[in-house]
Amino acid sequence: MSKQLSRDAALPDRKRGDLARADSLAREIFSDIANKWALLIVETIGDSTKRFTELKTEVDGISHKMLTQNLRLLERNGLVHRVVHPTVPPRVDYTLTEPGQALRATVDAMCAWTSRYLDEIEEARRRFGS
Amino acid sequence: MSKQLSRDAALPDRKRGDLARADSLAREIFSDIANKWALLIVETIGDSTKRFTELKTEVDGISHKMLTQNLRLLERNGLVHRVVHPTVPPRVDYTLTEPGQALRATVDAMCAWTSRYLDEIEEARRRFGS
DNA sequence: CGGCATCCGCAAGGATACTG
DNA sequence: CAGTATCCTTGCGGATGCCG
Repeated sequence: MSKQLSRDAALPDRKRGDLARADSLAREIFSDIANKWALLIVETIGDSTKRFTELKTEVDGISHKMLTQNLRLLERNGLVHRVVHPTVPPRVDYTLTEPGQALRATVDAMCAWTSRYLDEIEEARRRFGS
Repeated sequence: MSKQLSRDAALPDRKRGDLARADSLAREIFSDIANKWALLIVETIGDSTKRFTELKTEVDGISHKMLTQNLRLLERNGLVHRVVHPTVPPRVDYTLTEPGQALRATVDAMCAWTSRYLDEIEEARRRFGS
């Protein structure tokens, strides 16, 4: 299982063709995805359906603006599905698409990693000084 | 396998105690880690040993400053091990620690995800318009 | 070579207010 | 309730230069 992101499957084996040197689209996607808020939102939606306000309160510390912005980003990349109910007051539901769910699995792994190494990291910081 | 980041194992089950509401240390770590450059660096070091300059050229687009900065960050959290050789010219080697390797596994998963869904994402973007 | 400090522009992102 | 627009501040992050 290669960690390469290149789409050119014909290339036998780049010298160092991993993520850092991947083609521009992959890099762009990675940059979109690998940010705190996007990952937290994906994680928070999980396998449920969330309204805008729910997300706003559950992803704590996120601003109205950042939430909308990142939701648009995720929607644009096909990670979340956005359903607008023509009611009044309006209601918008967000769910993860299949790609979104797949990404969520990897985010879960990162979360698990964080829990697992919390103490060691704390220790490392202590030793490091600051 | 809980995705909770809370360190208080005594709490039976938070209503929505996932990452978004985790305690401040976990959040801080996640914020440190979940950024483009840190993840790319971890991925690039991989299971090898890299010098500063190698990283500088292989993590393309990264500036001198961002590289040092993120390396310090990773070092501080005990993810990379930094070895300074008292030679002239100086030589500094970076390797991943065990926690670092563990994180790398999850980053690999994210990379795999990106490759896997590249086309679908491209398609989604097309449909989205912009 | 690798690190640190300094300067500085620009864009990220918070606060606020207004629409459907 | 959800989204958009506007303003305004902050600090990210690039460029440069100097040390060990």
